[in-house]
Amino acid sequence: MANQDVNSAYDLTLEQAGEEAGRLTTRVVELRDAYYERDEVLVADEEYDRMLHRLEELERLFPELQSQDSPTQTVGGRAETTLFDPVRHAERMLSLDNVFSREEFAEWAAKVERNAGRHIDYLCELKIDGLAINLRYENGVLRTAATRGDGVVGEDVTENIAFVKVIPTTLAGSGHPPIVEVRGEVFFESTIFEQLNADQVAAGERVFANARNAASGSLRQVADNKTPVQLERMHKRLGRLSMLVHGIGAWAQPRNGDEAPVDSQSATYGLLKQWGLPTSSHFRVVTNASQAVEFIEYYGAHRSSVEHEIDGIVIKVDELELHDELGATSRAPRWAIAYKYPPEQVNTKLLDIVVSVGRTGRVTPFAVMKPVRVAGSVVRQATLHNQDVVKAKGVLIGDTVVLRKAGDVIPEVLGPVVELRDGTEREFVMPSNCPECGTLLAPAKEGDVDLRCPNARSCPAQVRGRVEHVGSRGALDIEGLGEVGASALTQPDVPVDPPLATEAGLFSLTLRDIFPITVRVRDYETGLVKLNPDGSERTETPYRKKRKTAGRGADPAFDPEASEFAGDEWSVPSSAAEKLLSELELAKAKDLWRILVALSIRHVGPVAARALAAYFGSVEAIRAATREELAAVDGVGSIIADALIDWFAVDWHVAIIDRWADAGVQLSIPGHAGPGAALAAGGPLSGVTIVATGSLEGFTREGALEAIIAAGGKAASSVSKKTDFVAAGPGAGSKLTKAEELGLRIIDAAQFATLLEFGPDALKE
DNA sequence: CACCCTCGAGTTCA
DNA sequence: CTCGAGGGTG
Repeated sequence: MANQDVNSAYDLTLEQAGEEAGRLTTRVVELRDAYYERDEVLVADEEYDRMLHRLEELERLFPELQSQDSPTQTVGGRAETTLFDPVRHAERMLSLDNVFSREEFAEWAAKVERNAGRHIDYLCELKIDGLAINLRYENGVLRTAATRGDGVVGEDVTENIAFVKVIPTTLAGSGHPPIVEVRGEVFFESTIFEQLNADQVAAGERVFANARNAASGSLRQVADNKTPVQLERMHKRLGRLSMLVHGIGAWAQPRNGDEAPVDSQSATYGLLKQWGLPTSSHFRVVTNASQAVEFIEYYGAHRSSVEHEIDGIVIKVDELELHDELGATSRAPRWAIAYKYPPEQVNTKLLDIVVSVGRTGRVTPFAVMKPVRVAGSVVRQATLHNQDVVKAKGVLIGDTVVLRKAGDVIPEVLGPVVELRDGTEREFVMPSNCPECGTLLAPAKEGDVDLRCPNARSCPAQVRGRVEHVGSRGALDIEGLGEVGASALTQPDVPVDPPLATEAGLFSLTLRDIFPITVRVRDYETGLVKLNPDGSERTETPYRKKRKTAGRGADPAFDPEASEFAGDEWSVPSSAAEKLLSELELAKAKDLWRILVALSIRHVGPVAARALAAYFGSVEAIRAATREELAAVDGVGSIIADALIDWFAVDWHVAIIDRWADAGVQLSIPGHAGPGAALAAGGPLSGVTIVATGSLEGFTREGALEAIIAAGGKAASSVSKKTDFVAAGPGAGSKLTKAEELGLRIIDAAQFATLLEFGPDALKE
């Protein structure tokens, strides 16, 4: 990897180099000890490697800096002070060269094929993110198990390996060579790893950062100084480790002897399997490089469906004869390559910490980073929650930070890389005033960590947020009123008449109001307004689509004033504006609970709103209710009751309702007999709680929930022991896992449909 | 006083 | 989808 600052090494004086090497040594040792002894990951792997390479570089240029105990002379662990005996591998345990793209892989394959001079079959397999182990069997009996170490000498972990259930202590069958060394990877399966961490929590012990560290940590435990209870736990943990073998390191007899037992890598696996060793089922022999790429892409997309962590794909030349012909470099064989998937943890620059204001006025700091690819997508922002979290993470603006995707989705800043600071970093200071409207920020109540902007009525960010919320799926589900629409309609300089100063005017909008709206085009990355070539600001008219030539040849500029949108030739072309208006029109007649959600009343989400709507039947009835009457509703307590009373006491809130009513929004359930009217009881699912997860054939996500409620059941959002059924389809995730743990009744889409129609009795065996 | 649950927020992708 | 915070319920 070309690294600019490596060049500068040539200009260093010995003294400077010595200083830098000293700093790096301290830090690398610190990180290494943290990693190997406490299984803590403080920096991304790339960063650690970078530091180590730099140190090597310095030592090469200034040999006097080299010392016996430099981290460059040992690979991980504490080579001198280790509690495990050193073991010399019969044949060097090489590592693999890496490629990071299809192009690099194609180059590698082309080179190998050129050198081989004949057709090549490749064996593709998963690269397990675990711990490389060498098993030595003598006369079919496991003699030693050792870590890779520096490739030549590893650590003897035979005692611990003996507890790993999947590793045979004697090989099955007969006719094995007197001495054979088998290489493989030791790891925890993902589900086991999760259980393990849960157990750690239960036992009040530290959790492992990832499955590889857990495996490494488990194998490196020592029995000394342990109580019998601890010892039992240790053995139990070792027993849950998995191993998959992927090759033979050394035979007692030369492979080119009279009876070569196998002639291909894939046949080797068959042999290993016969011997009773665990081999992976996820491998394939392909006849050309492009099929290997298909394998790479397949597992890139299905990475999470494999039972263990993988960090790439290993592609090997299948024919063993060719292994000898192609040979190896000092580090790695030429007949195999590792295709590395994009790392889940990367470093990037923290450019700034800025705050955003949500629809409730809550002020949230988030990290603005130099865009990087993490786990398959480009990330430029990550939330930092609040100022306490910023402080706890210890990040400064300008820091290089470690970034990952929590749960493979949500970007999360782990912390700073302290040694890359150059002194120009500065601390984040929480602003005292709202970044959008300048109002002094204050906690909602004494002792709250979160600050809020109290200017709910006219803070642009809050108005924008609320308008967007009205259109959101959980509320009135208005197409065309998303983030872009909401900000276009509410930007202060929009010539909407009357201006959409709050959500009150939303349903009174006319074509005339929104057609002329122009918004400035901002650069997604910088947030700056883009400019036209002539220096003017670039604008867009989101509610006017390019007018197609209608009827006549010419396409005169559209002029709403002149045309009145009516004449045949001037009839308004299908536009985003029309779409929005028709969607707004539709929304006016949607269920009352949706209207309630759309009002952004604290603590009133879909569940509370449904309960309130069903009980009271109209906004007016809710407004007229006393605190006690409100709290009498199932699912509504004193806090929500207070929130409602407080909300209706604000005159501009009431104005929203009035204006919506004027515009034709339906604020009551037609035919509802009034507060407390007997609820439509019964239904096949009354008293039944169901959680729907994954994609259920024949239902949309929303549709499934609606159907449960329509049948009189309760649609819960999370799985608990009170859940009666979990309807799970393909793609179900943690909820299904939890349901299995709790031993709940899990049903498929067909059973779900039966349940909806006939109730739980229909599913009884 | 425990759970158990809902709310709210951020983020990204098909 | 996931997490933390905080409300509701038994």
